[in-house]
Amino acid sequence: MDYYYVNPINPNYGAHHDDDYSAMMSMSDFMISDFLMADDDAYGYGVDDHHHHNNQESGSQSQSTNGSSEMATFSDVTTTNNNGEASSINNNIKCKNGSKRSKKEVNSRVAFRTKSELDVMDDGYRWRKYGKKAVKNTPNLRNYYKCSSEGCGVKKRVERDRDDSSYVITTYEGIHNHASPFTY
DNA sequence: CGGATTTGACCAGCGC
DNA sequence: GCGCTGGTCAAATCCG
Repeated sequence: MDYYYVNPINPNYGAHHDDDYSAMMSMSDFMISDFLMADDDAYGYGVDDHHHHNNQESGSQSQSTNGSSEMATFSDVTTTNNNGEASSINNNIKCKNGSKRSKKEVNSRVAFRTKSELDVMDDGYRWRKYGKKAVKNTPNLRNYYKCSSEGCGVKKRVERDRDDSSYVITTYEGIHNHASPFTY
């Protein structure tokens, strides 16, 4: 699977509700689902990957996850500009299609790492929380959401970065089989 | 009242 | 096989 670490949204778009979506427009313009085209297997992240994030100073972090193969080629874009404009997202999203796809069939997963004070960010879809869990080696707990649209099994989980709690890692899994419930 | 959230229980995969 | 861990279920609860 691939991880795209992006830093798309500006952290203070969270004020909206109902109206003024203009703020998040920037994000929904490029539709998350656009990133969800990568396939390749799952796993490789969650499982107690002790020293991942070797160091995340600026720039790209090439997650050298332990055992797992040669994946982990996400081109993190947009390092750390707090008020990161979506504009910075652009390019370098490369899909490294894997050679092997293991057990779980087509799960595409995409992880966004975002600097935000909000735990949940509104990405235009309706999510229903179905669980939360404290993961090992992490002070923060992980939240599990499922797309509330019927027949759409897309899941996502949200957790804060281990050692920089100002970041939120949102991992999407699956592809929506429907459009965003909101009309832009 | 209806849908979303909460929260502990339950389940499956993996390592030992 | 056992226990740990991450992921999911579901009944109770919350909240509009």
